[in-house]
Amino acid sequence: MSHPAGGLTMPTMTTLTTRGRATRTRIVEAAARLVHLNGVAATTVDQVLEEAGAGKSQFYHYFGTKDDLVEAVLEFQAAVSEGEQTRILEQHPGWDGIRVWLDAVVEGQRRADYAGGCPIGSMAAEMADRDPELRVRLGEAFERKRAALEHRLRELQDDGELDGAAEPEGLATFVIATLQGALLLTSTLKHDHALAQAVGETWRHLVSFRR
Amino acid sequence: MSHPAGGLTMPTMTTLTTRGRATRTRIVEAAARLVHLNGVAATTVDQVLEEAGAGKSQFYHYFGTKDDLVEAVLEFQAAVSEGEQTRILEQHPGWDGIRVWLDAVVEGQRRADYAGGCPIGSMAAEMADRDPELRVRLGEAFERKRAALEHRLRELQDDGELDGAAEPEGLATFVIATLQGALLLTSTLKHDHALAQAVGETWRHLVSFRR
DNA sequence: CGGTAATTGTACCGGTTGGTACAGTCCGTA
DNA sequence: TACGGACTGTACCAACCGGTACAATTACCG
Repeated sequence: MSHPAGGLTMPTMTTLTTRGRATRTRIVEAAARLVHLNGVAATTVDQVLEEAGAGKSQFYHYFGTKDDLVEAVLEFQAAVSEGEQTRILEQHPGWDGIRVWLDAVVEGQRRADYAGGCPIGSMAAEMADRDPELRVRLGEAFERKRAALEHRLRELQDDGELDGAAEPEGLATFVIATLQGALLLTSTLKHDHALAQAVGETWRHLVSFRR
Repeated sequence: MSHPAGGLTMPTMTTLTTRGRATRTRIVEAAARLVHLNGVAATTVDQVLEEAGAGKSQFYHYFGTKDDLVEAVLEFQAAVSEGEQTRILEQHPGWDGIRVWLDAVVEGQRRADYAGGCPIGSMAAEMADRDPELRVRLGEAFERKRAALEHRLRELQDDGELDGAAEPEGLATFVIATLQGALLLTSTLKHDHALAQAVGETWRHLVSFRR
């Protein structure tokens, strides 16, 4: 009984030393890179281990199965993505925060050479119908990003900068959806024409409610 | 040398009998179903063969490799998707065609129990960064659907029903992107709330240019 | 220092998967 | 009715992949 059953990601119950946590993090980050680039199924545990400079035993010491790793990767990517969104929205109040955030998404994709699309979106496309537990987590990740945007829209509405007839919830969903689709198109077409056009129209729609 | 190299999908050079074509079609359709539901990597050749009621030898008689099958599946799904879009746009002239088409997409997803998302979109998400040749085909499939929509928008513009300031190309890209993203969100969240909201806002944006 | 637990290295295994070999059968045609 | 090529059935294989066994080694703590 080397792996006690029942834990979520596994040895959160056993004390994690500094070195241990570092190794675990290295594995998750390496996996995140590979999964983003190649997808879940096409990323093998051995690839991750080589990229992370770790051995098999380390891996199964920190994770119960490959699925657990995938879940950790999702949590990692969600944290990164939400962190960036939150940072930008805090740094830029009002309408400006939304504009800067949209531009950052476009610019980020350009810097990544249009590879992989949205880390969360690509995982969702591949795994939503395959792993029910992960599907829920993916939904929550989307929802948190959507909610952050909705929150900003409500602030704008409260301040009288967004038309009262506008629906922050629906608008936020709409923006997230458009972004996901535009990211997919761009990573398929390998140029940012589609992304720029879609984001442009999205912004146009949003500001049509500006007061 | 059982499989002459150089051909695209393979025995288009060799004469295809009625029975042969039927078998090939059965394989492609079975694969299309499985790939849509489970993705490319998670669909095995053996699964396809069992679903199609065919043997290994049939498969490698009609396809060189699994990749060739995937390409055939894409072509099949693209034909289905474009066929439906064309049919609807022809049956419903003017703005109505766009509205009916959008509704059909939403309704189609509902009937499919929010499984798989867009057949082309899910393949794009999984394969765009993995198979360069397929990536090009996927891009072309997107482009054809986008172009059909752009065409309708230009007609509307020529007829004075769409504002001259509107940009049909960008609007069409925007609609395709939003649809793709909304389909992804919906198949992740397993209810059509997001899809309905996103499509609703998209329609609202479109008709804001109606004259 | 000594022991206990966290951590790591290495070798291995069983199942799955894409692909092949090859013998045989169907079927249009002359 | 003979023949060639399209078509199909069965058995097999090498590679890969997720996961395991187990021994060795570090490092914290009393």
